[in-house]
Amino acid sequence: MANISDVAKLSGLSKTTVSRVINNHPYVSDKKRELVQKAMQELGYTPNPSARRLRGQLTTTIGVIVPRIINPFFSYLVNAIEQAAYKKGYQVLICQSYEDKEKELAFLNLLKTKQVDGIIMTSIENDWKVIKAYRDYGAILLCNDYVDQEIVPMIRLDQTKGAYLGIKHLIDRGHKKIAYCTGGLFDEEGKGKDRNQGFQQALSEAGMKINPKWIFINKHTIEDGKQVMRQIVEMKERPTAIFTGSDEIASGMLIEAKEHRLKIPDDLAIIGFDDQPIAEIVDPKLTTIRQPVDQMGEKSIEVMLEMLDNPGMEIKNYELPIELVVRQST
Amino acid sequence: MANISDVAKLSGLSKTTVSRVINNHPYVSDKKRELVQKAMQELGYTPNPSARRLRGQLTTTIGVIVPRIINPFFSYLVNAIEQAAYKKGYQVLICQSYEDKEKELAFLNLLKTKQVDGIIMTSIENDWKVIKAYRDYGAILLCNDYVDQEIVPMIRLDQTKGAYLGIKHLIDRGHKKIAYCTGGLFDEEGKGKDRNQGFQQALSEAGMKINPKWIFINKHTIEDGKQVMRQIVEMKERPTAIFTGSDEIASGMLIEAKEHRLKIPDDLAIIGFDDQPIAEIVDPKLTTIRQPVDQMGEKSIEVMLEMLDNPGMEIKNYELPIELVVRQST
DNA sequence: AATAAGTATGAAACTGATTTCATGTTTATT
DNA sequence: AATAAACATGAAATCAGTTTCATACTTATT
Repeated sequence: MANISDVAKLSGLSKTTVSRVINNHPYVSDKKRELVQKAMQELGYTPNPSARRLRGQLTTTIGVIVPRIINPFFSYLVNAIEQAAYKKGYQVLICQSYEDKEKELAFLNLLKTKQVDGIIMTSIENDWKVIKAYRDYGAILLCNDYVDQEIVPMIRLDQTKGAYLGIKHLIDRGHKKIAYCTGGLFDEEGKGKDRNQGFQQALSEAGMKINPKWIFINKHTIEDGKQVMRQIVEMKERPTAIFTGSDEIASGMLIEAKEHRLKIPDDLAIIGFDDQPIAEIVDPKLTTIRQPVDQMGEKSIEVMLEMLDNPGMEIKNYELPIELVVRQST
Repeated sequence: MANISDVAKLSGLSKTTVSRVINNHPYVSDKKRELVQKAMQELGYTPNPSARRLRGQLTTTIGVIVPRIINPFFSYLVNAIEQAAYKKGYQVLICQSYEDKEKELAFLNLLKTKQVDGIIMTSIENDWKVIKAYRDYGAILLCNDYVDQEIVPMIRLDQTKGAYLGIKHLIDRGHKKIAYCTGGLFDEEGKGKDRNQGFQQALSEAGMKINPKWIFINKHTIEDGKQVMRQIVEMKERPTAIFTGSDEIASGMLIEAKEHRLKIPDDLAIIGFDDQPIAEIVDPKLTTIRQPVDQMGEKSIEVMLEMLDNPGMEIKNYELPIELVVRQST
C-alpha cells in the first residue's frame, strides 16, 4: 500500500501539502492540489486510518450499544444506523451489552482508547452519573432509551403518548379490566417510567384503577409472553385486555392464548409495541404502537456527525412521532 | 490517558521492556515484569490500539459481512460471533452488503487500510477471483456461504444433506408433487447449488421428476413467500408440498395459504430452512432444517483467531451438523 | 578455562499520518 | 513606496506504540 510519502514523492511535493489536500485545508494552490490528486489516484492511495487516529483525528467509526442484536427492534435500528453511517463513510461497531453493566462500560472504554469517535446508546444499564464521565473522551448520544433531564443529546419518542394511545384505544373498545406487561422495572427511569405514566393517565382519565395482580414487569421475549399468559389463564378474575411492552411479548401471549382456546380479540384483546414484522405474521395480526425505527437510525447518525463536527454544540433532544396501528388483535 | 512512556517512567524501565510485558515476549525477568504490571495497574493503562495498528499489529477488530442484519438468520449469526469475539477481546464491525458487489468490496477494503484484522464473510457477492486478492491484506473466512474448492477456510454445513433430508421427509409422507422455492439462483455456486443437488438426489432416488413450473428462485422474504403462494393458488395443477430456502419464505407461504383457506399440512405441506424463532411462532409450527447458528459463530471466531495467530496455516474446512426438525407443517 | 548459546535490557529507528513553526511570496492598505 | 495581512509551502516534531540492533550478563558445552 502506498503511503503519504509515496504520494509526496510522486507529486514532487511535501507530505505537508499532501496532508493539506487530503483534509481540504485552505492555502493550497489549485495547481498543486491537482498534482497531488493525480498522484493519489495513480497510486490508489487511501490514508491509513490508524495513523490519523493516532494523531487524534477521527476514526470514522462509531459504536452502537444494544442489549442484544437478535431482538428485532434493535436489529432494525442497527440496520438503519449502519446504512446511514455507510453513506457518510463511517463504520459501525456492534456492541451487545446483554444488559450487563460491566460490558456496557467496556464498550464505553472504546472512546478512551480512541477506537470510536462516538457511541450511540440504545439502552442504558449504568447510572447516568457513571456514563457521563465518558463524554470527555468522545461523543455519546442516546437513542431510544433516555434519561430524565436534557443533559445529553437524545433521539427519543414520546413513550408516555405511546402507552396512552394504546390504553386509550383499549378503553374506547369498552375494556375495563386492563393488564400491563412490560420490560424493565415498573418505576425505573426513562422509557419504563414514561410508559407507566401514560398507562396511569389513560386509566385515571377513565376513572379506572390499577389492579396490581395484572402488572407484569421485566418481560421481554416471546417465551416470557407465553409464560405470563399461562399465569393469566389460571387467574380467577382475568383481565379482558393486555397492554404489552413489545410485539414479541404480545405475540407470545397471543400464541399461548390460542393454545388455551381463547378467542382474540373477543375473549382477550392484546396490544403490542414497536410494530415489528412479527406483528403482521401472527394470526390475528397485532394492533400495536409504531416506533419509527428507520427515522431514529437516520436521525441518530445525523446528530452524531453534528456532534463530532462541533463538539461544543448545544445539547438538544429530538422527538420523533409515535402512533397507534390498529389491526386485528383488539 | 497514560501512555507507554508514563508506565516506563513509573516503573523505572524502558518502553521496550514495557512493550515486552504487554506482548508476553520472553526474556523479561519476573521481577521487572511485576514492576511493569504494577505500574500499568496504578496508571490504569491501556495500550492505544491505533498505535499498535500503525506498527502493523493486530487491530483486535474483525469485520462481519452479512447481506442484511434484519434477516434473523444473520442477526443470530452476528450475535454468536460478537459474543465469541468479546470473550477474546475482539471488536466486531458490522458490514451490510445488501447483496451489492461494490459495498462488499468497500468492506473488504477495510483489510487494506488495516482497520480490521480479518473479515468473516457470511455471503459472497463478487466472484471469488476478485475476493481472493484481498487475502494479501488480512484473513478472510467464509461462514455459511461458500465456494466450491477448498481454497479458503470455511465454516459450512452440508447443505446437500439439509435439502436431501427435507425432500426425503416429504417423500416419506407420501408427497409426489413437490415444489422448490429458494433464494439465490438455481444453478449458482455454493449453497444454492448444493441444496439443489440434495433436492435432485432425493427426487431421483424416489424415481420422481422435477416439474419446472414448481421451481421458484431468488426468493427471500416473507413477502416473497406470500407472493409465490398467490401464484401457486392460481395454478391448475398444484404441488402438494413445498420445500423452501428459509423459514421466512415458508412462513410467508403459510400465512398466505391460510388466507386462501388451504389446510396446512393436509392440503399443502410446507418445510422451512434455518430453524429460526419464527418457525415456532407461526401456526401450524414449521417443520424445518436446523442450522446450528451459535456453533457457526463460535467456530468462526475460533478459526479466525487461529488464522491471525498463524497466517501460514493450512487451509481447512469445517463442517457442522445439520438436522431435520419435524413440527406441524408437514 | 575458553567459547558458545541463551537471557535480559535499553537506545534509537520506524509506522503514517497531522500539526507546529519557520520562511518566502503575493496581495491589500495606508 | 512601505508595511501589514493573507496565501503557499516544507522541515521537523509529534502521536503511542513495536521492532531492530547493540550490549552486558548468565549459564551450558567442549
